[in-house]
Amino acid sequence: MIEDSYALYKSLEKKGLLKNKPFMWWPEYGSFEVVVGAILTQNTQWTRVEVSLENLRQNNVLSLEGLCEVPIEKLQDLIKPSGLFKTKARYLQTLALSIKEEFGSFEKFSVDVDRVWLLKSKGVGAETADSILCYACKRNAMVVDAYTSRLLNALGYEFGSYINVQSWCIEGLKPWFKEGELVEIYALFHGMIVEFVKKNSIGKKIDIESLR
DNA sequence: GGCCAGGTGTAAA
DNA sequence: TTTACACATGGC
Repeated sequence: MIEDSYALYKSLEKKGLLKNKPFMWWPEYGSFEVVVGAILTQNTQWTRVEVSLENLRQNNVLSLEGLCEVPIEKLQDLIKPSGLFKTKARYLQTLALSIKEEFGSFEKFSVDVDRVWLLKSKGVGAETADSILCYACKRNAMVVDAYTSRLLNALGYEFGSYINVQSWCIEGLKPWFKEGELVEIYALFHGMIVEFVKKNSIGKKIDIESLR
């Protein structure tokens, strides 16, 4: 029975879902590349993002400096594989330029940035902000996404908003871990949820039998 | 051929 | 404060 997020966490943990996955689940955890991926993955499948990231890498644009300097038309072209390319090109360059201006480097950014600052940037909503905080900046942040809502719905929960889903996830885990441990717990929890849903979906339905 | 994917901003009720 | 709609490619 899944009575809270801790029960879900422990249940997912037994399944070895993150075996053969990158450290902390998101590829290149703790790097600027994660910031780029977080924008590119909006309403798009990750396999499409990988193509774009490779394009950017090949053209030396997968860095703070590179993104600041690349002509916008070229940037659009390189990220075309992940869709919404005009919009995302604008979001990416705007974000890169403000990171450069406000923090100087990705390293400073990752230490000093906060959620409020991120949310002021166009194209960075709640999920993207938390993804950047959690997987790029190694901060204490629980990411909630379409997979999370779908899984919780399948388990019988109904949440109206992002913040409600997120609160449920956080509140159930908090009592069981030390503050410092939560950085990794949240990162892994979200990763396991995504992998579980991918693996156990049949069309729109999720088979939750194995969680009981 | 239509639907959807690791959302977000904007305009209108 | 909610709800609809545009943004866009590629896989199924």
